[in-house]
Amino acid sequence: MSSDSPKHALLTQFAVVAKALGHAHRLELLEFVAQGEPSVDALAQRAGLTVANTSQHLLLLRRAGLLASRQDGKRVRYRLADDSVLNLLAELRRVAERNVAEVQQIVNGYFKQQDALEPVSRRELLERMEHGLVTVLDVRPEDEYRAGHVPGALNITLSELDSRLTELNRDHEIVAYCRGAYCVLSFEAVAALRTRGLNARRLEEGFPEWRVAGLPVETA
Amino acid sequence: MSSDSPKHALLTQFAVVAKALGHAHRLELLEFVAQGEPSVDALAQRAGLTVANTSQHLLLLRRAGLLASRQDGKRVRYRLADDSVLNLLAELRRVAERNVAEVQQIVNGYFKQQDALEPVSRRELLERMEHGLVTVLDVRPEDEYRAGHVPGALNITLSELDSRLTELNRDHEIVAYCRGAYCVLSFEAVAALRTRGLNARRLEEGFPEWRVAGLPVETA
DNA sequence: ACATCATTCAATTAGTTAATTGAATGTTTG
DNA sequence: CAAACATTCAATTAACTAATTGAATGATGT
Repeated sequence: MSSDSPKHALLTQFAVVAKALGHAHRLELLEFVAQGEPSVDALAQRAGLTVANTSQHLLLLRRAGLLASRQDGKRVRYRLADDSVLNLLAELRRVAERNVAEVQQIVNGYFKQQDALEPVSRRELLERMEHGLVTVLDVRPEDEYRAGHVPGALNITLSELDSRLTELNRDHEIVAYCRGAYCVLSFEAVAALRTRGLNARRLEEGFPEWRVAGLPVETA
Repeated sequence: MSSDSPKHALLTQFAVVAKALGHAHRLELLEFVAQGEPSVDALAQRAGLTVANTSQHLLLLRRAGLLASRQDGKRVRYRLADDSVLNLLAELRRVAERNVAEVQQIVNGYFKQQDALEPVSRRELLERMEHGLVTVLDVRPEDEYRAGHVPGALNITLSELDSRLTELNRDHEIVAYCRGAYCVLSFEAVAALRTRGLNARRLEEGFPEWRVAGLPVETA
């Protein structure tokens, strides 16, 4: 009922962005991309999708303004278009956590149980790192670790955990992190470490959130 | 390639929320709902949709956890499920503004031109209201005004503007607002007032954002 | 209880999106 | 410049989403 061509044009564009987020595979791809600047085939492998299917989803995310890409040798590497994309994903999570019963059930039934203790906040971890009181554990795959990690963090994946247990200082608290709030790797690492008698907790969320908070990052 | 049933269940739920935002009609309905607690037929009229179609979109938004509803006499009134929904919409806007070329074109080509001056910030308006230096103008329809507005704001719609021009203090700056960042009503009101020689500016964003910022609200 | 009215449901049609396949493009390296 | 390789494109099929119609539900007031 109003004079609104430009408004509708905007709403249509906003809808394109939202639609791009409206598929579980694409949300998972965004989580993986947020760890660094992976190539299409690396993403396809990690997500368990065919390369062509992965490529289609990535192109759609790029057209929607959520991703950017560049040619790197014979590969194409994708990255987040902007750090605001992580804020958008965080808000999407928050709305779902607060208003979707199914999400509350999954979080309480699976993630809360795995980790009875409160996660360590970023501020708290940073402070304790400065006093050398803590061992930080990055449980992501090595390529994601190399693309950027919490300074001084050890990179030990779940499958290596038992063979490299001696590298962990038993007098320190261990703080483990991975890709984000619901990345299962750090939950499982903490559970494994506790059954082996170590004092372990999870970092709130994961590496991308650490980075956009402006906290120090190490690349190796 | 991992142990991730709960993670995929979460991503699927997050995708449901995002998908619900992925349609221009639904984004517009959310904007209207954010003004108060309208009934289905009021929303249908405002959006220019049939009642049945509006109802379907609203039910979908409710299933996704973005809206809630209650029976009020023979009508059903919808409201935002939670204030976090407004934050999610704000982030969606921000990502699109920063990363989608079409959005930048529309904003620069239409909205910037209409309003060469910077909008007034909420803080600034609040401060100047306390010193009585400003006339606040709510250009939304009367029912939205009644559901809540900036304290002391005059409610004058565009069509009434000329006949009620004497109610405006020509020694004051006029600050106009409507439904949100890209609600055209306040842009047009400011343009109209300026051609009539008044000193008018827009408030940044609109009433819902004022309310979730925790600023005072008047209901009449 | 009955008539009225707002909303929702059920069913249909049209249109859009997802996944897959194989061919095409474009970059690197010998 | 040719072979090797990563990604994208084009075309197909299957699945889902949008809008519409008319009937059904459920609340109100006489």
